[in-house]
Amino acid sequence: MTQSRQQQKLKTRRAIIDAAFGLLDEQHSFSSMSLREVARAAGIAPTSFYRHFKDIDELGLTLVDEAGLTLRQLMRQARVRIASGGGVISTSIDTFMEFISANSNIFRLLLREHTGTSNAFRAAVFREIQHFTEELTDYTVATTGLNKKLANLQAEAMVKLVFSTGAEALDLDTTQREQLAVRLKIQLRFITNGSLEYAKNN
Amino acid sequence: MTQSRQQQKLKTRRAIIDAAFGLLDEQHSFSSMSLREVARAAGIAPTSFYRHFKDIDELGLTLVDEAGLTLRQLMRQARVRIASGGGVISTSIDTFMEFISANSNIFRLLLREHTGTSNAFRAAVFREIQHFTEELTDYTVATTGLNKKLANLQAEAMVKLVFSTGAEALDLDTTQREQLAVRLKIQLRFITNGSLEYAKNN
DNA sequence: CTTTTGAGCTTACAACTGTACGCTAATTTA
DNA sequence: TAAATTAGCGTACAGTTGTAAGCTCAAAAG
Repeated sequence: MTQSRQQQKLKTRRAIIDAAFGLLDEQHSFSSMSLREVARAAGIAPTSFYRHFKDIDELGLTLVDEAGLTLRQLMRQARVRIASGGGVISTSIDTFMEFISANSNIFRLLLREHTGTSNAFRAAVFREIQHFTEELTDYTVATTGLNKKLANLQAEAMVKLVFSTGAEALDLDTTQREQLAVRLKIQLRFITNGSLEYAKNN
Repeated sequence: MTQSRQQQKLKTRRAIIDAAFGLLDEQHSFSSMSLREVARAAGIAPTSFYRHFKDIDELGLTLVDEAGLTLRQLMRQARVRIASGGGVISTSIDTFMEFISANSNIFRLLLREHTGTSNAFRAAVFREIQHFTEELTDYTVATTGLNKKLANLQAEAMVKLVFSTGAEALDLDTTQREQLAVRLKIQLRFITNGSLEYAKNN
C-alpha cells in the first residue's frame, strides 16, 4: 500500500517524537539528549531531523505540549471516576499515582523541564501546571462554595504538594508508593480542612 | 609569602568548586557542565582537574554537600530570629526567600539535581531535604506537643510546599516574590491549622 | 507525460568532549 | 644534601556534536 507524502511525513514526525519519549528515563533527560541520538533512535539521518523541526528545542516544546495533554486527559478520567463514587481526593490521587506508574517518562519530562535551563520550557510546563490548578480551583468553588481567592490558594498548595510527592514516588517501588499515597491523602486533608477553618475566621 | 603544598592544593580545589558554582545560572545546569569548562573557569588545565576529583560527578556531590550545608546554616539563622520575636512561619519564610535571592544558583543546583539524571545526586539532595524536614518535625513536637507522626506529616508537607514555591520564585522579580511569600504563608497556615484539627478528631 | 517539489540520504567539517601519557619544577621527606 | 613525591601543564587521540551542501528519487502538480 502506497502512502501519500503527507502521511509519511506525519509518520516520521511521530517516530521522532516517540523516539525522544522512549529515550527519556531516570538516567537520561531531554536536555542531555542530542539531535543525532534522537535521529538514530527514530531511524533517520541526523540531517533529516530538520525537515520536521527547526531545532531540538522545537521538539522539546512539542514533547511538553503532548505531556500536558496527557495530563489533562488524566484529569478528565479522574472526574469520571469521582462521579461514579469514591472521595474526590482519594480518587484523584489514585489516578495520579497510576499516571506516574504508567507514564513515568512523561512525568519525568515535566518535572525536569519545570526546573530546567530553558526559559521557554520552564514557562511551558508552568502553564500546564497552572492549567491543572485552575481546573481544581473551579471544581472547588463549584462543589464547596469557597470563595475563589481562597479556593485558588488551596488548589495551588494541593497541586504543588501532589507534584512534589509524585517526584518522590518515581524512585520508589509499588508498596512504598502506596504508603506515600496514604500520607499524601492525609496531608491534602490538612490543606482542605485548614482552608475551611481559615475561611470561617477571616 | 610561600605556601605549603597542601594549602595551595586546597586553594585550587576551592577555585574549582567556586568556578562550578559560578557557572550555574538559569541557563546553565551542572549536568550540562563539562569538565573542560569548569577547568577553564578555575584557571587550570583540563587534566589538572583529576588531581582534585576522580571525575565530574565527585565534584557534583561536593557541590550538593556544600549547598546542603548552606541551607542548614540558614535554618539556624532563622531560629535565632524567631527567638528574638516574630512568628515562626513568617520568619522562616522570610529567611528562606532571602536565601533564594542571595544564593539563587545554590538553590537551583538543589532543585535540578533533585529531579536530575544521577541516582547519587538525587539521593544526596533528598537526604538534605529530609534533614530539613526532620529538624522541622522535632521543632514542631517540642513547641506544639503534636505527636511525632503527625508532626512529621505536617513538616513534610510544609517543606515540599516551600521548596515548590521557591522554585517558582526564582523566575519572578522582587515584588512578585513578596506576593508569593504572602500567599505561601497563608498556605502554610492551612497546613498547621488543618493538622491540628486532624489531631483533635483522630 | 513533463516539471516541480521535498523527504531523506551521504559526505564533510569545525568545534568540542573526556582522558591517557609523560614532562617539569617545586615542595616534602629521609 | 639527595631522593621521592606530586600539582599542574602540554600534547595527543578518538569519539561526539550540530549543521552546511548537494544529491536522489518518488509523489504531486501542471
